[in-house]
Amino acid sequence: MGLRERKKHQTRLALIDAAFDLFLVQGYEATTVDQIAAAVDVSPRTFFRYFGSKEDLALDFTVEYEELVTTALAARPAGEAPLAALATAFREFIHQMEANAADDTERFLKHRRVIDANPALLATGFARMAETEKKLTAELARRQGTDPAADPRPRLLVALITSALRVGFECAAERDCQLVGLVGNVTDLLNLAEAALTPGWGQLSLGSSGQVATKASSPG
Amino acid sequence: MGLRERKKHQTRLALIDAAFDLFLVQGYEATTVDQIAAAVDVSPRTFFRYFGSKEDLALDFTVEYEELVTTALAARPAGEAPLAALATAFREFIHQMEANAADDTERFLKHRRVIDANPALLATGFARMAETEKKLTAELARRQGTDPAADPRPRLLVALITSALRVGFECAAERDCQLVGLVGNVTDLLNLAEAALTPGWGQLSLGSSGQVATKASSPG
DNA sequence: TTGTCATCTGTCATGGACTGACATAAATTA
DNA sequence: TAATTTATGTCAGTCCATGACAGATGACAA
Repeated sequence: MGLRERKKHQTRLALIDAAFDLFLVQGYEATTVDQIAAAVDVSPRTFFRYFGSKEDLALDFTVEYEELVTTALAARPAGEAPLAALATAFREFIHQMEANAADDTERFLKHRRVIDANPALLATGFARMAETEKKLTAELARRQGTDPAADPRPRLLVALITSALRVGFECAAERDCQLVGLVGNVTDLLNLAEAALTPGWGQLSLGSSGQVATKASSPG
Repeated sequence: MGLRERKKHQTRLALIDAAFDLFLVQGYEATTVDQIAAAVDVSPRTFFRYFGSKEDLALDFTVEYEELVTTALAARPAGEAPLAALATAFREFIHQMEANAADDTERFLKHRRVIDANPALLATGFARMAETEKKLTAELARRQGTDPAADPRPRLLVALITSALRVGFECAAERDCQLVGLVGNVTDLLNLAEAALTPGWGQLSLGSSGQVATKASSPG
C-alpha cells in the first residue's frame, strides 16, 4: 500500500473518530460537518469526499456486518429449512460481530451508543437494511424454488427475523449493555422469535391465487 | 368555525394537494418547498408554519391511521390472547383505513404511490411508527400484567406484526394495486403472520433472568 | 533526479431545507 | 370603531450537500 492510500485510510479513520467523539459530547444533530472537518484539519468539502453524508459516516461500521449475513445464509446447507437456515445465519452474523467488535470494543460500543441515541439514525440504519433483506429474500426463494414476487413467505420470514433483531438491539440499548449484554440480548430475541415461529412456519401454505391460503383474496 | 380557521384548513389542504401533484410529476426529491409554496401563492416561510418539514407533509395522512390502531387494541376484550387481540386490532385498522380512503380513493392512492416510490420516505414513515409501537407494547404489557422493560415478548409481538404489515404494503406497492388490492395484500400478510405465530406464541415462556427461557443468557 | 501524470485537496459559488426575529396585514372581540 | 390576537411576508442566517476549478502532492517512468 502506497503512502497516498495510507494517508487516505488515516484521514478516514481520523474523521470517524473525531466525529464520534463530538457526537458523544454534543450529540449527533448538534455536531456540524464543519466541526468534524476542523477537528481533523481538513476542509469541509473534503469531508464529503470521504463520506456521502453525515449519516453515511455515522452508519459506516454497520455496512460490513450486513454483508456477513448474506454470505452466512448462502453457506447454509441446501436441505435446511428456511427458518432454521435464516436463524442460524443471523446467529453466525452475531458471532462475527462479537468477534470483530472484540478487536476494538470501546470504539464499537461508542458507535452503537451514538446510533441508539438517535431515533432518526437508527431508523435510517434499518432502512438501509432493506437492501440486505432483499438479498436474503432472494436467497430463500431460490432455495425453495419459488418466485419471490408471487410468494410473500420468504419476504415475510426475513422481515420477521429482522424485526426480532431490531428489538434485540433496542432492548440492549435501553439496558445500556456492554458487548456481552448486547450479544446476549440480540441472541435471546432471535431465539425467542425462532421458538415462536418454529411450530407454525413449516405448515404455512399458499392459495392458488398466489396469496395466503387462509383467506380467498384479491389478486392484487 | 370562523373565517380564520376555515382559511387555514383550506391553505393546508391546498399545500398538500399542490405538493403531491408536483411529487407525482417531478418526484419527491426534485420538488422544492419553494415550488409548493409558489403553487399555492404562499411564502416558503408560511409552508413551514403548516408543516414542520417536507417529510411531515408527505407523511401527514399516515398519522391519523396510526392512532386508530391503539384505540382498536384498547377496545379488545381483556380476556383475549395478545396475538389475537393485536391481529384483530390491526384488521380493524385496515377496515378503518379502507373506509376512510373510500371517501377520496384517488387522493389516498396518490399519497401511497408517492410514499411507496421513495425508500427514504417509506423508511421514515415506519420509523415514526415506533411511537405507536411503544403504545401498543405498553397496552399488551398492561393486559398481561408484565413489565414492558423486563419482558421483551409484547414488544417482539408488536414488532413482528408490524413488520408483516410493512411487507403487505410493500407487496401492494410492487403490484401497483388499487384500494381493494392494497387492502387484500395487507390483510393477507397479516393473516399469514398470525397463522405462523398462533401455534408457537402461546407457549413462549421466559427464564428467571427476564430473558428467554430457551437459553440461559446474560442478564444484560 | 526530473518531468509527467493521476489524484487528492482547498477555495469558491450555489442551492435547498430549515429557523429566528420583526413588521405588517388580517380576523376576532369588545 | 378601537384594541387584541393571530397569521403572514420579508429578511437574515445556519447547515447539509454538490459542482467547478485550480493548486498541491504522491506515483511512476526515463
